[in-house]
Amino acid sequence: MNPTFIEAARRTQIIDCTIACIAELGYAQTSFTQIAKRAKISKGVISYYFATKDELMRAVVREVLSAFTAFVVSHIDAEPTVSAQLRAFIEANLAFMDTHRKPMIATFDIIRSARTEDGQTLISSDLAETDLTALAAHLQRGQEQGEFRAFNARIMAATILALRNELLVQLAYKPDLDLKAYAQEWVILFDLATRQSG
Amino acid sequence: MNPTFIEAARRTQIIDCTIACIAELGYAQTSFTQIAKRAKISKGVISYYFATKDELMRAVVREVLSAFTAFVVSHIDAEPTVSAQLRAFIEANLAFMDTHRKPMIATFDIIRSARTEDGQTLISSDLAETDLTALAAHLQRGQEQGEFRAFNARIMAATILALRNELLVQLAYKPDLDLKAYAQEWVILFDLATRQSG
DNA sequence: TTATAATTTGAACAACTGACCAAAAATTAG
DNA sequence: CTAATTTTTGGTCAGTTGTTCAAATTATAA
Repeated sequence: MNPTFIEAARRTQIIDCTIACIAELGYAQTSFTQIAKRAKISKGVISYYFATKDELMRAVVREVLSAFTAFVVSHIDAEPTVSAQLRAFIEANLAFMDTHRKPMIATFDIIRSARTEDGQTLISSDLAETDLTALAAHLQRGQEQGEFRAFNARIMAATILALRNELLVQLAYKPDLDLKAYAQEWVILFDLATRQSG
Repeated sequence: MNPTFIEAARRTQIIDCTIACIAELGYAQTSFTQIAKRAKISKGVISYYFATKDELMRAVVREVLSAFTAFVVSHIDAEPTVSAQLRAFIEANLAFMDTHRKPMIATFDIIRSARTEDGQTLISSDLAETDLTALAAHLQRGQEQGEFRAFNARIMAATILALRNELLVQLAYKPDLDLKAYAQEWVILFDLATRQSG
């Protein structure tokens, strides 16, 4: 059976309020009580549509990340050279973060903070590992094609992703951060840091 | 009156167990019950030596950060040129992190996660702001002396500190991270990214 | 309309938190 | 030794958490 109209509306409402809560209060301070108050519903409703808190958080991550990766991938695929793709990766990441601040802040806070009751991270770290491996492979291709100098591709990839992640953390408590300025600087920075000099 | 021998011993014991707990379970999962179990004492003892949980956390941060900054500053001051100081800053940061993994993981987790009951960060963000301003001023001096190219000094400083912070997050769940390899790559990376080309 | 199903409420639940405290125990001082 | 002080225990307290549930309400269908 397809989800009811009410069910679809409630699920998106709850997800939106969860995002707002996490972006403003942080994951640790975000409870069903807080979300319900914001959505002006009884907190029983949340449990009615999401079996557990973990499932709600997974739904948030799934929704935001699918749009995010689609955006970034489309921008990378439009570029011809590997160095242009690196530039596009940085710019696309920060552009999406700029226009989807709260969803991105919330999503990466969930990924970082949420734990199952046995202490494991709620969102599998395979996801980050996949991103890391893919970006490292990209960089390595640039090295083989002579566009990039000889660096440790895996560490360089981890460095780029780490910066992206940390920027989201700072964005949470520095709302007036100029992401466009960061994008400009980082594009130059990683061009200088990766390109083949001779 | 000076603190008793017992008091001094208990305080360091409790601080050490708190560090171990946070480094292994994360700040969110660290409770008085957990710390007390690890120290094999009643949890009332913790409250006896630390008025509040916040005070305990502040004590941890104070202890670790004083040693950390002393280490880094001494290494910077030993270098003659600004570019050598930048290199020393990166190397000293990662070297201390490498030899003091758990205390550093715990400290930065507290700084990032701990909140007072009104939602403010427990550790004043002035501290990070001071570091940021100081590093930016250093970089700017390098620009004025012609060692560095023209970049946004504040963003470059924030970038370096962000990388340092994010590495500590990753260290928490990737115990076999090769910090020496990161130090090598980052020294080269930021040399290429900052130096005056002509 | 009536009957059926979907939705919402608000209270209760067990588990946990940090803080608090009186009594017991251990240590130190005279 | 005794007396005073410090330290520790173990329990209680009020508060919060996610989850469950019967009852009330609302929507849907026949």
